[in-house]
Amino acid sequence: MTNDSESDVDDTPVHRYGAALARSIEAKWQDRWETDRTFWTPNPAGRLLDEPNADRAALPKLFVLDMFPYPSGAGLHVGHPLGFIGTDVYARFQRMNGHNVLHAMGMDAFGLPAEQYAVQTGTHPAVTTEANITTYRRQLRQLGLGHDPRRGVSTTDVHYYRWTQWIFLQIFNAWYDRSADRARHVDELDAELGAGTRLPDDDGAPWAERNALERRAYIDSKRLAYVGEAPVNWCPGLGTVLANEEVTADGRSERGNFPVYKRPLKQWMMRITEYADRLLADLDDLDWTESIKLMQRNWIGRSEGARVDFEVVGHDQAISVFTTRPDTLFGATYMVLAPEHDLVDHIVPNDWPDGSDLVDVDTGRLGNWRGVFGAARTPAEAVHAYREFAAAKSDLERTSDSREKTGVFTGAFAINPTNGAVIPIFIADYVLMGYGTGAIMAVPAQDERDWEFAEAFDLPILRTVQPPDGWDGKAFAGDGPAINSHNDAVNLDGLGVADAKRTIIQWLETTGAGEGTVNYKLRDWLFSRQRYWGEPFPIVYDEHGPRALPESMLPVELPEIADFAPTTSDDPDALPAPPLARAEQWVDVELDLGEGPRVYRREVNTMPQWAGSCWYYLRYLDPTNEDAMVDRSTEQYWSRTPDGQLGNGTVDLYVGGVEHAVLHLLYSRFWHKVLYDLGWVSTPEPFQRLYNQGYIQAYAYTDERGMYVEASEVDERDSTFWHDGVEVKREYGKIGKSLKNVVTPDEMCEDYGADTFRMYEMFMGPLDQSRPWNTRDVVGVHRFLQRLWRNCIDESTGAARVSEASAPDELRRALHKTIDALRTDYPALGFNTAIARLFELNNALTKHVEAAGAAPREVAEAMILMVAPLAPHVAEELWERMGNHGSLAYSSFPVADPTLLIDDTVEVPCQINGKVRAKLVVAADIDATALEAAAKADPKVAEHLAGKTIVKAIVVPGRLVNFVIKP
RNA sequence: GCCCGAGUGGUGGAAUGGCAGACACGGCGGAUUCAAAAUCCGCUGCUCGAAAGGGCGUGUGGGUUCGACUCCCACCUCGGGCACCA
Repeated sequence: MTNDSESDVDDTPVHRYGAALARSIEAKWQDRWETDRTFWTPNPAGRLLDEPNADRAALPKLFVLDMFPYPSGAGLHVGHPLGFIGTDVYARFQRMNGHNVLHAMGMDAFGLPAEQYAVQTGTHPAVTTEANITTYRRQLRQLGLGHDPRRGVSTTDVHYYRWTQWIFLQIFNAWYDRSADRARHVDELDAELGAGTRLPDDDGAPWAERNALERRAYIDSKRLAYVGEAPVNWCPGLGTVLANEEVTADGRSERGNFPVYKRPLKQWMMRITEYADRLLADLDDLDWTESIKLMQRNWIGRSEGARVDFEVVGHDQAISVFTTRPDTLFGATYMVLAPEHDLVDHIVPNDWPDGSDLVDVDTGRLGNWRGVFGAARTPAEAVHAYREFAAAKSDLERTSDSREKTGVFTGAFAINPTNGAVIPIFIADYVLMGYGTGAIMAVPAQDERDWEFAEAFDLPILRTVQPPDGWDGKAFAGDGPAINSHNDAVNLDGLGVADAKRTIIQWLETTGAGEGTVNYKLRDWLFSRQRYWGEPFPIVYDEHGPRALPESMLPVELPEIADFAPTTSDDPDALPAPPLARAEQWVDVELDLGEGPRVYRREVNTMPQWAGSCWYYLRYLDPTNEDAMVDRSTEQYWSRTPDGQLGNGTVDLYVGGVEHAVLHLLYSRFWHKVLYDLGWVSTPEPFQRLYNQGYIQAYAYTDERGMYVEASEVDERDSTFWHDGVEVKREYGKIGKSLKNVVTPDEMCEDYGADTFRMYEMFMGPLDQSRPWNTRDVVGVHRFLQRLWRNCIDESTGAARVSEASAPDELRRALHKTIDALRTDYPALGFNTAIARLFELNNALTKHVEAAGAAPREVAEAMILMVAPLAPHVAEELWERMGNHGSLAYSSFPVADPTLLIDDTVEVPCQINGKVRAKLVVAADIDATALEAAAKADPKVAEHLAGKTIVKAIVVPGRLVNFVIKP
């Protein structure tokens, strides 16, 4: 439809607040903030102590942080900036509330997509990354976020990753002193070993008798960053190995959904397990949601129990198991090792045992034990066949195979230390090598899995906990008195589970058959990736192993190479091939590491994307420091609480998505604790208050073929949806190209302005909840800003229209109640209700302006200051037009007059039997007696009470009256 | 399977023991307009009633209480996390 009539008259007032005016105001103030350095946040000393805000360093600090974004090629959609706007509103409020607020935004710019794009197009990842960062910065700038532009570091910047490498060196050069329960420099370990004040704990020769290589191997084995050969998650589809945290429950890569295989490979590991206890315990002092704490607790997976050693018949090596139920030890009727357990090959006998003295040959039990694999002539063959069977199963099959128990008898036997019972040893894939010792004692009577296995293999079941009456007969894992659990030295019978555990652990420790222990699910962090676009390790190899480069040789810059692609494959047996290995000129390097110039080979793996994001918040504090990761006194300033004490966590408020619950947040806490132990930072935790913003999703529409149609072209008619004359079905999902439902901040800024967009995102609902985007609703907040503008500005002249007359009492009271509400809502991030309060006040102000012709200055100015955190551009403009000079960014937030918060009269509901029948207007300070009398005097109430008996009268002054009556 | 979280009008949501549905969208009616709306005003939970007024109502069923969206128990549905973790 075109409208080409020449006679069209646009009678919209010239100075009405619409999209065009909003855009011009926003551009003006964004430029002004930039040239005036409005959001340059001063450090107390040293670098970044600049005018114009230098004196603010004397104020209490507040460190507000967003999880920094990965700048993807697609740019931002409306879902991305939700948290960024939230922190900006909070930061702007706190600036007006007397804090020196640090708020900045960097870029987490290493990562796979740029590398994959590079592979497809031949563009260098650095070029792609820079272009994407430019787009992101432009998109973020137009939102009017009050970031300090000097602090927005990029992880790909060599001035940044030089310090990522430096931190790696700190970790590499540290070991965990369990007696002191903290990390220390390995030089101290070396010194103590040399002085004999500490003894090596590896059963090797005395320290003095070891040669230099042996000593080096020992020290290397203690480092917090080490090269380990362990079964790792190898993802040939991505051409790289992955951390446990990056693999989904069904055995696929979180990114790309490729199959992942366990393969023993030599890789860099970080000894995060040494911090398991502290990572767990220190959660208690953090202001995080319980659900995130719970996810971390579950991931760390601490469980208390015991290690028990079982002698193997005919061998001198014992099998150690971990159990959380040592109280059931008497009921252990067989053992199971993980198929890949080291001891399996040692204990497997040459031939199947002669079963005559061990089992009842008539029942054929030994045959059952052998299972389907036992047809093999020898145990070794059976074990081999089973291992092949188990290894061929992917993790997905292993979990989806309805958990049917499979396994094979090894032909070997162990001895139950409590009663000397000779029990068979199996291998089965329901025992995992990666947890505990990779071996279990099986107690079918009290463990469901063991019960299932025992049934399948016809193994004996001995109850050692009395199940309750009426128990249906399967494994009983609950509490109850111990039975069948005594020998000459210890008697558990009759004890409850907890007491029985305590007693048996004591016995185990006395006899040396075991000890109480704690076990964790958490594994060491696999830290190397076979990728190009990541931080190179500051490591070279000599013929004996890894050597750290000295700090003076940092940074180790990424070399230029022709082909960035990781070598990907469908073949699970393909080997990792790091792209950096192709940089032959770079790999072999002549260095003097103290023994004269020699040729070394560089580490060709790179660090995972998590490395750069582990510590970026620290670099925000001192981004230009070339001498240190962060200056100590600067770090301490930003770590102090308002009362001057060093805080528990450096960042006061951290906002980001819940998807980082165990990945980034665990790794980052770990690095921070290492840096804390080594004296580089002064708080034990990085993030004091964590807030998880929800997600914005959007409707998507499919036609009759199930194809997505462009969501912006769909019309709604009476709850049905139409695209191009065809009815379509509405769905709901992630914003993205594939669902054809992308809405960008750029469109919103174009159509309504950034202030409207910001405010709409904050008004949609509580910040921590997910909700659907609905462009139709945006107009509501736009109208609000338009009315606010009209209340302050003459739409025909553009001049301010305020009166110096004082506001009427009712309006003034409404103002102060709003101030009071906002001072509660803003710190609590309750922006949706804050906005509702502002709407109400503005509606009241509008009524007044309609009647009186102008807004009283006291109301208008307070209103502008209160709106400023949410809609800063229009607030600045109004503030200026009202005759104020300079930015309002640091103006004081209005303070409510407490005397105006209390009304003279209040409306009190009066209920009869819990139903509201009347509303009484009474003096606010009326007492109960008078209130009850007033209620009875109300004609409506009197009518209901007439002829009835009042059984009870509940009178709550100022709240309500309730009469309980009967006929 | 286990562990968390959430279910309120047509829609987003408000109210954390005391008037359910603030605020906003949409809808309806009116003003303005040749016509419009990113303008202004009014109404808008469902239901019975001409009205006055009444009844019902926060996933379902029970309970505690003078009073429950709110607290307790059981269940249903949806979302998230973990998943043979000994």
